[in-house]
Amino acid sequence: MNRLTLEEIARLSGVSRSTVSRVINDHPNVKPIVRERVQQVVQETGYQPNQAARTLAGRRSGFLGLFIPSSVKVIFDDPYFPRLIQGISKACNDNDYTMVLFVLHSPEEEERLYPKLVRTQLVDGVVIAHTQVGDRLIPKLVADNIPFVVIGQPDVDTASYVDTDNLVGSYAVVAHLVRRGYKRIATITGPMTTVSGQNRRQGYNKALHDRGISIDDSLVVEGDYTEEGGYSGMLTLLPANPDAVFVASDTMALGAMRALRGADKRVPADIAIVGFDDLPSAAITEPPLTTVRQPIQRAGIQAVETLIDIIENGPLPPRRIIMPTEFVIRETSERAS
Amino acid sequence: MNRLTLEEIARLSGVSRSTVSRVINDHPNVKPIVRERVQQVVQETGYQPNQAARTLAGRRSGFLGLFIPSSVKVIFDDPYFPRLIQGISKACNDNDYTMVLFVLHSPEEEERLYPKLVRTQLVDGVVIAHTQVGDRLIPKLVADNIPFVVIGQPDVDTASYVDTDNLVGSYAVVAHLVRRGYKRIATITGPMTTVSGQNRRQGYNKALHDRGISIDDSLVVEGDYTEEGGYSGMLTLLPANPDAVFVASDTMALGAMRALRGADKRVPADIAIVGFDDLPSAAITEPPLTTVRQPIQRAGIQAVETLIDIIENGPLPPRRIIMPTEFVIRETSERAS
DNA sequence: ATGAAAGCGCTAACAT
DNA sequence: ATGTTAGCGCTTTCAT
Repeated sequence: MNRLTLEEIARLSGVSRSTVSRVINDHPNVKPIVRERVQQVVQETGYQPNQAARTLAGRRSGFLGLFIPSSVKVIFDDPYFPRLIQGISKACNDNDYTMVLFVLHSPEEEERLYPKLVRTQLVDGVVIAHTQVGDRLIPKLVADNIPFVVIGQPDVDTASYVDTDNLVGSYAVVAHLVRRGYKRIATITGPMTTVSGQNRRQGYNKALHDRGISIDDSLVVEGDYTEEGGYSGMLTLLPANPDAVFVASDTMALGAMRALRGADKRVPADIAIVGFDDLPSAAITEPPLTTVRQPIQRAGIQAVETLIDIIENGPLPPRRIIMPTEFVIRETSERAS
Repeated sequence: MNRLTLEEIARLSGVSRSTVSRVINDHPNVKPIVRERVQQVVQETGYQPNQAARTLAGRRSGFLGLFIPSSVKVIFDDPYFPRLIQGISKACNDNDYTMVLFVLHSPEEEERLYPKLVRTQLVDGVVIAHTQVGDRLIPKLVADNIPFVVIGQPDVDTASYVDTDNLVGSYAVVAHLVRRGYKRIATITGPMTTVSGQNRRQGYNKALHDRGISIDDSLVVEGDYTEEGGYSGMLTLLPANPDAVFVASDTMALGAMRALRGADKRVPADIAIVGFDDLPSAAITEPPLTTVRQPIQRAGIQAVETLIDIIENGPLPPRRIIMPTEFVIRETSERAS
């Protein structure tokens, strides 16, 4: 184990502790020759400053928290999170921060761990993954004056966030379906307790509205972003006889397609399906799924960079970043016309 | 933000810093009445000890690292990691540790971040996710005297690890296929650079051998745990005319089934398929996939508990924990007989 | 059972 | 440009 201290390095390079500290922290006012000599010693010894001591003496810890509320559990079984985590970890690594992961498994745990997150002063800031509407977390963070960025638009408008362009993404889907001549375009929405669910629904509404098509309530059913939800949503929709369904997530689209197989409906001949997310599995469904790609990984990177900006330059004004989506046309939306 | 200190709490409760410290750390030798009074104050104020100061003064940091080597990237797109992380985070939360996540995106990054992990003394121990054969990481951890536990059996036998019972799991699959009367049982293995790949292959070999069936090399093809790998593996296998294939991961099984659809082979009528992992998607393939369930989440929990044991009681002897698997028979292995 | 006091290894203000 | 010094907030002997 490492037992080297600043003091030791100072002795070995024949300077004082402070000088070594300056070299390590890239402060000016060190003679180049001296700087080089110290760096030499650091190199040779493999010295690494003790993180706890730094944190205690300085102000920053070098830790960024990723906070995953318990309400997110639903989503945890799909590849969304690995990707988000990849983006976040990449950005942390590149910016010399270390990522602390708080996965909360229940509201009680959330309650219990929150003080640990905040009050022990162990993170410089935190990225919040997908809050529900009405989440009490964000106001708390504001009150505690912790720098934070939310992934996915929250329901408070003072918070900084990074979101994908759900509105435009879903609008494009429905516009395309209309253009392709589908007449009874249904949707299985995300949960209305999420802003993303609301926004994707709104894109659906707006696209129809802009084309003078009125919303038929029997063609709209609320889902929950799970495969099972997509399955039962499709079952609910079937009697209304849709000829196309915009499903607000790929995972649900998988469920919807399963329901369709059970009902002996062919995709896209009898009914078109479009998803949202572009999960890896979307490319390998039978037939391949038309969907909306969102740059999850880049959103993670963006969130970290934004957070660092806030940490270093203050929270005002709130940063609002919308990542563009990409409409990926495969086969489930393309019936022979 | 929190600016409460031990000193402050001491003042408020009319005792000394040391006494408060004792109360907080559950040390004996505090009069019950005093203890209660202090706890009262801590409650009311919402005081939380500063983590950095604790780490610096004491010996432990309360952080556990989860280290994900860059070689793991392949796996990161399937639901394996979310589950592992869920298990690990649960165990951390329950044992009052905080989880630090190191996701390495390249060997260079691995090299660069390793010292940060170890030398800054910021973690009390580390869980290593799935090393490749010949990984240099484990020897380094040993040399640096860092408590660690590996998920998945490593290729060094002095390390503590938690693994699923790959041998028994795959043995059960092949034994079942033989029992069901399949004659030309093939396998798409995992990468031979992983111990899990080797072990699953070995289970296949042993099951056939025990039944006096010799291995036909044209029925064995090496995969890489990706969907694409399963697809091309199946294509390679087809000319050898297997009537059943044990595919060493569900993700590859998905690819294999896709290849089969392309070749107009029916599952299981023409060819049986069995996977390994029991991912959520296994239950909703067409038809549902027979597979081997491994308790990933529990493995994560087990790993953390083992790590804590090592931290507190020393690394000797190496702990080796094998988690049982469960054979899940669905439809892809059950042709009408 | 409690308090006083000495660090833990670093940063940063201050002095030179 | 460099060194001296005073903490950061806690744990942990050592006294009492």
